[in-house]
Amino acid sequence: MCNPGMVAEATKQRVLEAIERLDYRPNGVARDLKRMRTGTVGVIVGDLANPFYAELIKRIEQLTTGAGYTTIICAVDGGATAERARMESLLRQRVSGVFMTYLFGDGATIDAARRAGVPLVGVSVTDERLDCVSCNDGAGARLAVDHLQALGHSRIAYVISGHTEPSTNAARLAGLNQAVLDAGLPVQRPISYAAGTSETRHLDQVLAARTRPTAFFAGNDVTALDLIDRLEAAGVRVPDDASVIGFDDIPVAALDRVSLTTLRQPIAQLAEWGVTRLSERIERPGAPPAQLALDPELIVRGTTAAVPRRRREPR
Amino acid sequence: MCNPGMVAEATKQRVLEAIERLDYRPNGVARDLKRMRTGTVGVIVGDLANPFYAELIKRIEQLTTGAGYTTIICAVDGGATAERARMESLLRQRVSGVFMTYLFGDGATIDAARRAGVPLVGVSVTDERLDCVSCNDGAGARLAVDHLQALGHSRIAYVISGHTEPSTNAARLAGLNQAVLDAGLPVQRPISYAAGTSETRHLDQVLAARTRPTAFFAGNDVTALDLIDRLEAAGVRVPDDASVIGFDDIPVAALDRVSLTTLRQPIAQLAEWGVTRLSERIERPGAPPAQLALDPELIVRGTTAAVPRRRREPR
DNA sequence: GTGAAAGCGCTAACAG
DNA sequence: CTGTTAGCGCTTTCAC
Repeated sequence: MCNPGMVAEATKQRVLEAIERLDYRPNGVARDLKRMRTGTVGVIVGDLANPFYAELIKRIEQLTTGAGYTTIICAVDGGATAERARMESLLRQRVSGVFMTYLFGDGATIDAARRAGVPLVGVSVTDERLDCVSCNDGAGARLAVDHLQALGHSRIAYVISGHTEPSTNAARLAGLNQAVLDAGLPVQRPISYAAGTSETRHLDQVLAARTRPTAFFAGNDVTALDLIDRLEAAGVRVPDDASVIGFDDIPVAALDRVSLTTLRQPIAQLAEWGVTRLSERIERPGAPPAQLALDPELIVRGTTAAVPRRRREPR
Repeated sequence: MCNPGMVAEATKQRVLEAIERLDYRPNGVARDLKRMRTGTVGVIVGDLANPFYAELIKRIEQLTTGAGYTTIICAVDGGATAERARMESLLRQRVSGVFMTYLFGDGATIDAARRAGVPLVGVSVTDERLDCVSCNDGAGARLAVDHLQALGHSRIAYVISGHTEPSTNAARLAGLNQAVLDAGLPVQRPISYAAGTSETRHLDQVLAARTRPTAFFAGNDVTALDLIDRLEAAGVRVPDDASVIGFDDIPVAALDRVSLTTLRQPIAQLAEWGVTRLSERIERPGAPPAQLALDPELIVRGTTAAVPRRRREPR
């Protein structure tokens, strides 16, 4: 009335004072209900204790927070049932979108979200049905095989331990087989055992074989580190008697005492692309899913070396 | 009517079928608004990339999920301003409670939550104003000093690098000083440097001193691991020339190649007590805050050893 | 016992 | 341009 386009200064002060005095805070729940959309996104993660995922989640949280979203974390190491249940609860909370960093084969979870019209973005996973950014596992395997072959290795085995994201695991195993084949080397049987247990029968059998692998390509760094411990406990020195190469480049890999040769994932870009893409999909949904694969970088450290003479492949 | 206390079977089926067909899902936002409380709790964390916190958050998330809550993660490595802002957003979302695993000195954040009537539980932090579970840092320091003294060490310095939770850092430093004093040993100047940088001037100065410390008590395992790398890069072998002891017992500490002597935190109990306490406080608020300190366990591995002869303290 | 109605706190549309 | 109002989807109370 007196000031066009604004309230009287005194009134403004009185309102502000009342806000202060009553400790008023807008109710986000009411706001979300009215607007029929929330500023909340979910993140489904397999194992937060794996430093690669911890770092990835950290970055995703940072970026989504920066974009004004609130982040709900859901750990699903319980399996497919847990995954489905957690998605259901996210959907009931009317999240605006979900990041999937872990995918079970079963598509029920993905379908549920799609039917609900909630955009999904896979980060570090691969699936045709959703937008995904991941590392080019095939390219990583090729780098690894080239490096190992140059060092004289010919028997390179894939190793996986316990809970690893299935689509990633499959892609890395397939990538290694392909790379080994392309290099003209013999494909080895993959080795798998449960991490955190003392069950190593399979590994022991492999090591006892006369023509055992001289190099191991682990499904990820956590597995590689565990493998090295078991190898050395079994009297196989790394890299003198066998080479080991990991995947991810988690921070401990760079420690002098660990010095793990590995494939570095472009984790910052993974998170960035994922968050950008989810924001886009939230703003205008319905575009066909797109996949993006980022190349890893080979970081040569101290767990790979030339094949020991006595084990060099006989011609 | 026909079935007392229940609807006709046919009707039930029709309803269920309609739910299925329409893909109906109860709206949690509307529910929360009506009930004037949410099933959501916040977790404030400093650095998710520190494996100790990753594991702690993982456990907290597991337990709160099991108790039927939804977990919002807030990372605050940005500092006190970020902490305050994230708490504000949690409060606007009307969370039922908040776990604090990182506390800045400034009490503004705590005050805001208290005025809003939102229960706070500190996990792995210590503050008089809220319910807290943490590790008994003083007891840990004593175990460390006893162990080191038995190995002949007399100059034991505290080392901290970068972003460590302030209240924990303070408690461990104070604990070490007290334990050193009680053991009749000379108190050393604490060493601090920024992790992740190559800035080691302070550390280099310390190492150059004629009566340099023979043992280092690191504020946490991440710091200890970083310190060992720097020490060995400077030509100081661990444990031959200097002993290092960490705090937390993160998984990598147990690797044979790392073999870090450290104080293991009872991480499962920390999470359990925290979640139990927050549930209690949510159900009946207003009880006076209580503190609980759990004893750590000394895990002797390979980074501590007897003082080298030539450096043994002259009598 | 079942069914209708009020209202949580906000936003957006609309009337004045 | 300002002020009022309807209504988001649920729960809970109250009348039948």
